[in-house]
Amino acid sequence: MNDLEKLYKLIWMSRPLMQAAEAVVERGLDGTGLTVRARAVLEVLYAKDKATVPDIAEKLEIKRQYVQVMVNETLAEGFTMKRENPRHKRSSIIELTDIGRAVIEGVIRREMTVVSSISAGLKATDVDAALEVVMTLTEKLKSEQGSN
Amino acid sequence: MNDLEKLYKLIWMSRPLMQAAEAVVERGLDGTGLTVRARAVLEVLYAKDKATVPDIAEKLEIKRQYVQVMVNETLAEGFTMKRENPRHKRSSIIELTDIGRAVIEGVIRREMTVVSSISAGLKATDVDAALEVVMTLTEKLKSEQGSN
DNA sequence: ATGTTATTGACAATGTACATGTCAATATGA
DNA sequence: TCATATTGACATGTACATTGTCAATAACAT
Repeated sequence: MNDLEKLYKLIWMSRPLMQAAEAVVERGLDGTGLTVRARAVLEVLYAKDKATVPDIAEKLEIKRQYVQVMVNETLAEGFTMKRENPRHKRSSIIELTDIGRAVIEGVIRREMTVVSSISAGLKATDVDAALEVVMTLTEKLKSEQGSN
Repeated sequence: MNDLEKLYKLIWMSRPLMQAAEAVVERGLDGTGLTVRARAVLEVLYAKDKATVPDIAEKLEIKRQYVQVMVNETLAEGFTMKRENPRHKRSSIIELTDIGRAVIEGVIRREMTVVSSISAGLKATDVDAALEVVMTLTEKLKSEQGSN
């Protein structure tokens, strides 16, 4: 297998990797009352502290209409709450409730445990290289798309 | 960012990478009459030369019922043909027609061109490491799932 | 301030890419 | 030869979205 074929294969491996990863995530959500999509919203809010629906959509790179649905779910379940937005009366700021924060922290902590057990046998320098390559690759593929 | 966080990030990068890759693939399919799912079938047949529907399903790791639909599409479009299976009267062997072979070869060739242009600036050793890590990761995540 | 354009929430319709369940025909193996 | 498995066909279900539209409100240029 030459260099180009390896790169080609690496790109195609992204799908099985993603599927395996999401299956594990899904299992980790059992008992939390979270769906995968709700988890994604909470994770963004956990990282950014607060955000409007359009902010979250941009971060997740999906349409705001769909994020709205997800956010409404988390609001209904008490994982998030609205706060008045001084910059826009209709577009309220969404933030985690204490419960939501505890839940997403727990989920991430458990995921980290899995990652930790998986990291055994992987060289840190290789992971470094892999992350670099994957990030570069993603960017280049995205720009490849926009360009032509 | 520590080692574990890098690994965590690498795993989550699989989704954007996959989406970017599939977007590029989809663009490369313009004018071929192929859908992404038909492309997947042809690719398997291109690699394995011939296969039954359940074979393809196993390779693609999706359910045979869905593969059946995809294969029927490619049959209808003349990209594949049935051949009698000496080992099973109901389950015929599927193989590429000349047209199907030409089409998938063209698609793969063009994809390779894109990959080639993207490979500039990536070190072969890094790509090697990335492929290794990603394959290992995928396996481990899959077994993580089955185990518990 | 006023008209114009953009943003946001809400909702409906649609699409994609699958999984699941079932049936009848046919194979396979004890 | 009887029980079990495999396969094709089809119907239905589901998760994760996109697209379009409307009304309310905001932001901005004139």
